[in-house]
Amino acid sequence: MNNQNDTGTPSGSGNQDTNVNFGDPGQTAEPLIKFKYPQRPQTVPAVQNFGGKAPPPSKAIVKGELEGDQDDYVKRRQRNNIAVKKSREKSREKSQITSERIDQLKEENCVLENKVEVLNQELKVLKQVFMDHAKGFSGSGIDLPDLEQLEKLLGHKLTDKPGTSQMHDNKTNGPSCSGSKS
Amino acid sequence: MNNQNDTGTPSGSGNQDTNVNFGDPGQTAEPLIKFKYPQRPQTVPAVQNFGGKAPPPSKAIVKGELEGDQDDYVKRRQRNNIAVKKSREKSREKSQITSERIDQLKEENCVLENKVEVLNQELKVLKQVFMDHAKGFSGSGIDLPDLEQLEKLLGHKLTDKPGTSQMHDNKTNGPSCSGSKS
DNA sequence: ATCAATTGCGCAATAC
DNA sequence: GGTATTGCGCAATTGA
Repeated sequence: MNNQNDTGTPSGSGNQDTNVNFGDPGQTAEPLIKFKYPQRPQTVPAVQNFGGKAPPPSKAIVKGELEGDQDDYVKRRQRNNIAVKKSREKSREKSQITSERIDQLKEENCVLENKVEVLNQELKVLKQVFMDHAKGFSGSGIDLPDLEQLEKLLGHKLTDKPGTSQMHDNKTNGPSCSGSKS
Repeated sequence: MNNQNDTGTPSGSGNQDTNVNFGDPGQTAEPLIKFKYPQRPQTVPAVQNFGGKAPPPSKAIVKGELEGDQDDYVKRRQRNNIAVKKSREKSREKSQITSERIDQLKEENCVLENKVEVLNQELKVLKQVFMDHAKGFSGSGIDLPDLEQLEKLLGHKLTDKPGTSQMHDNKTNGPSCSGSKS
């Protein structure tokens, strides 16, 4: 139950010494306070068995580093710590970039929405004018703008909303997007 | 990606991992520990990071828990561990959502780009027809469609690219976006 | 077979 | 006062 066992017990003064503290030699002049950040008593981990017991066979670490080459182990840890730090920094950066990407996409979206709106307006105006004049030409002896052909080209009736035979519904498209023209 | 828990392991009992985790409901009745290392040698002190900031006085741990109320301390650690887990899960979730949000925005963008393209095409056609006929009407005795007025409405010359007096440059707008009409 | 990169985890500090 | 977040090192895994 007392998972902690002595070595891990927080009451150890200074730093525990099983470790080497190579990361910063000549430091730790700390009198009483044990960890500011020093290190971990590791309360939970709870491996309470080690009363000098050999850990379960695992990889190569046990035999290699812990028993023999501690130095190797330490070096390995050192390198891994660096790697971890690096990896996390990278992760944080990625996160940041992702966040910016979202803003960027939102902005692009906004611009495009505005563009669509403008184009719709222009189209509307143009069509209206077109229709008006087409009406006027009717019976004037002059070739009518071939409405049918035009409509074929457009893919929809001139009186329809433009787009892809689907409406854009600008009305409801209100303020989903702030200013940002082109 | 990798990892142990992917398979939906409830993280409860003793499969995976190194630690016993007393804080878990469902408790690990597993007497089995897979730790290679008796303890954490805690290789690196890690202090000295952060620009050599002088460590502020410790909190209550030193006086309160570490020396006396170990029980309190353990409970606190238990709760914190749970909180940490929760927080990280939340973080992962958020990340996931963010990722999905990006895809969503990309898709929206794609749709809008296509829309713009279609509208530009329509506009182009319409204007062309318009211009052609305007030419034909010239000298026909019939009222010309009032180009000037129209252009005023549009905000640009009929021969210009539409949009906001800025071109859209469809040509270079190639395949930045796959299919996804509307 | 080796070593960097990732990832879950607990600790401790700190933000809230 | 507590929970929530965050940086850190450890150990296991994955991946090149």
